[in-house]
Amino acid sequence: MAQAEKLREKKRTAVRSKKSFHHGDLREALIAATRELLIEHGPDGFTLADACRRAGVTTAAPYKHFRDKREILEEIVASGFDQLREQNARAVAEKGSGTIDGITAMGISYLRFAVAQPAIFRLMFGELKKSSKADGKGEDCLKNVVEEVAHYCRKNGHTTDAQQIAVRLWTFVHGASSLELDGDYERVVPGLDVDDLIADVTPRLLGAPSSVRATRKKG
Amino acid sequence: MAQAEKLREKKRTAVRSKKSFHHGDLREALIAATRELLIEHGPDGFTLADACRRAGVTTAAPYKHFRDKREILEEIVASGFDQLREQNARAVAEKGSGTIDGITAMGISYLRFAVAQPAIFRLMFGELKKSSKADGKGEDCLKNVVEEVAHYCRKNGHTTDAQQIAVRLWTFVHGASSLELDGDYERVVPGLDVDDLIADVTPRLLGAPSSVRATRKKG
DNA sequence: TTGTCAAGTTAGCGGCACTTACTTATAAGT
DNA sequence: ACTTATAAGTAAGTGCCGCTAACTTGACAA
Repeated sequence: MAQAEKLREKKRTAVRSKKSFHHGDLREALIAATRELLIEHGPDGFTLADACRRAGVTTAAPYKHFRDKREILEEIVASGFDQLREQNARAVAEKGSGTIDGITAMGISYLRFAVAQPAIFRLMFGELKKSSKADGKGEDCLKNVVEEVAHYCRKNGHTTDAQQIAVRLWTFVHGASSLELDGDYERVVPGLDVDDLIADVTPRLLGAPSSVRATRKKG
Repeated sequence: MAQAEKLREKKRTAVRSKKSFHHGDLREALIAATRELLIEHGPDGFTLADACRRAGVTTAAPYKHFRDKREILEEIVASGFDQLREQNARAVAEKGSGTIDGITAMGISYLRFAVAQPAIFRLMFGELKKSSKADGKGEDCLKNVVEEVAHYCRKNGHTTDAQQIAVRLWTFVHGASSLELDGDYERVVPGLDVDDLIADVTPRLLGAPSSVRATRKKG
């Protein structure tokens, strides 16, 4: 195991000749191909065999690097959580940490991620039993929200439990993302502006005074 | 087409002899078997071939009744919406129509449905392209919520748009159901009481005064 | 130079969704 | 009551999938 890791490292840093070794770094190539296919077709539209074709190897090759199909997906789920966390952090930093606008921006960022990469989003939160690695990364995402909310509470002298509020926000934003993603809003309430929905509800769940709420919308 | 419908009708109402015809009513038998399998295994764990085995026919038989696998699932999705709507209506009637408790009960009923039949819930709101039939039934579900909220608003002299509030409630409850269903709460905030979560947030999204909110919890 | 072993290959298994062509049993017409 | 048209089954087969086993190849180290 450790040897495999070492070897791979060497190959990656080595000069990548025009037609290197057997493949070069099939592991990463397969992950990349899988990610592409997940984005192009849905989470069920993807097949391991497709990824192999794209990487230019036979369908037996992946099993030198992954135990099964699931293990490739897990890798993508884990990096998905990283991406989501970073994207959220960027969004909140832009609008100001510890502010309602900042927290709202985090929610909209979550929505953006879901809509941009629906298949990966579904895998991240869906039925796929996640690895402990992905588990930790998912937890990190929520922790960031909790911290943001705590920051906001301290700044505004609120005494409410930040974790509780963070869970409320997560729940709402996740619901909005799921419904938008699956086209359920479109079917049932066409024309709904989901950004506005999140912007309207975030202050309510934060327990912000209505005066703040009233001015929020034209932010 | 219409002939087939007629014929089936006759068979259903006819005396069901001990070993009727080729199968009796394979159509319904397949739907039932599919539903069972969806409940036992996940939405992906189910195979058409499994359903055939359970119904005691060959794997080619279903194609006399359904165009493809999707068409069976659509049937289940449609009846799922019926079940959800009825269950919600029962819940709200029990706690009192037009009251916060009633609306909260609807939300918890939604959650119950999702947790009790996760695979069917995922199909209903998930990636499966729904038939126009299921579309209408999904819309009906939300309409009931809108009506309940409107009822509440009239009763309490609120002027807010009932549809807007209904969408907020739907979004939150759907998010809570999804996260609970997929085990995401358990991974990230273990021990969370989702019923309480819904009961806490519902009045907030209804725009209920905080005095009402304060007394709500021990309802 | 040569031996080792990771990382490819080929070939094949069982299972799936779905199709085609054939068979059977019933309901309808005379 | 006998025939007949046809709905509703079966058998057999296609191509694709995930995955395995047994082999070959080739980079690197002794």
